Amino acid sequence: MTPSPTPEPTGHEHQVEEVLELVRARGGRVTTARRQLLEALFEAPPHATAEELATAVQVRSPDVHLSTIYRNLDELERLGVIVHTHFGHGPASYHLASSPHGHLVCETCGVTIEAPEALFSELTTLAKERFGFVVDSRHFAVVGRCATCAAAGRE
Amino acid sequence: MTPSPTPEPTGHEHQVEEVLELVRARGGRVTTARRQLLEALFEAPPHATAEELATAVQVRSPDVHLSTIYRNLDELERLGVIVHTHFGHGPASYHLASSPHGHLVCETCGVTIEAPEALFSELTTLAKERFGFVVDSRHFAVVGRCATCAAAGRE
DNA sequence: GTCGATGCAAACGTTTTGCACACTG
DNA sequence: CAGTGTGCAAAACGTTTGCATCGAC
Repeated sequence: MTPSPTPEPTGHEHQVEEVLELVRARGGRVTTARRQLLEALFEAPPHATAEELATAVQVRSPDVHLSTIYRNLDELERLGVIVHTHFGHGPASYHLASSPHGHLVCETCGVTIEAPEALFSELTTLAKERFGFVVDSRHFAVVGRCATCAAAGRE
Repeated sequence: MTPSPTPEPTGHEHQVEEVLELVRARGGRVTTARRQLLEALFEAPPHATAEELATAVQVRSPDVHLSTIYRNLDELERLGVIVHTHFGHGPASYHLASSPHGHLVCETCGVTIEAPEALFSELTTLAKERFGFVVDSRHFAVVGRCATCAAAGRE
């Protein structure tokens, strides 16, 4: 495990470089922290928190600071690469903007289910028709009780 | 303006007393702070924040502390009297549990629209059918862009 | 060399908690 | 008088910011 600044292949180099190209085009610079955060985002499970991403990055680059993660997450969100969502309480979750979908979050056990667009189509249509409101289906969570907790009658 | 513990009539005494009955039944005690918070909840616009409710209560009882408000809001939520929602960032909003409805929150200007149940019926049904997930329609916010901001093309 | 990005520490806004005292029932 | 509720101060939590330095281009 060499401490080289160029990390081992992870199978996402291509996508990472594509985003870095965007960053460069904006006058941004390609730094180690930025590249590694991107890799963490592609590797990590969806819905990673800033803290989790920081930990993942720090495995290879222990000096990358949490505030750098936040700053880069902001930047990537401005570029439209990622999106963040607030699930009930606790920290926000970040995930890639591709494959838009909403989330069903269990208030009791905290599990989150990725909900296909289809679930929201009616809501999206009605909100537009009745209120002129454009729903951002990638950026919200529907709260309730998952099958397990509902069955157990847990509060 | 007498500093009497019994406040002036507000037109909600009946509902307030009803809830206080619940509190008593649970072994809880009826305090000034508790009664006044309840009145604030019935009088206030829906979606009041803890801070706003504290301010409202403090008009009559300046010594009621914000932490007392939070503790009582928790209690009332446990009793099922109120519900809270997180609209994007910022503080949570509290409102009475009666008249269930979701919210459309504009990411750009922050305006919140009360959405009738009807908008969510399809979502509720599908979530139940496909995932066994019971949506809590009183406790969530759908994020997006309101008509005005969408038209203005504001980000 | 320029200017954007970083590490660090410190501030921020919201909410929670520990404690001694006050009040309800 | 028992035990719940309160005021207060301080901590906790996730996130943002100011600043001096570092590093990409």
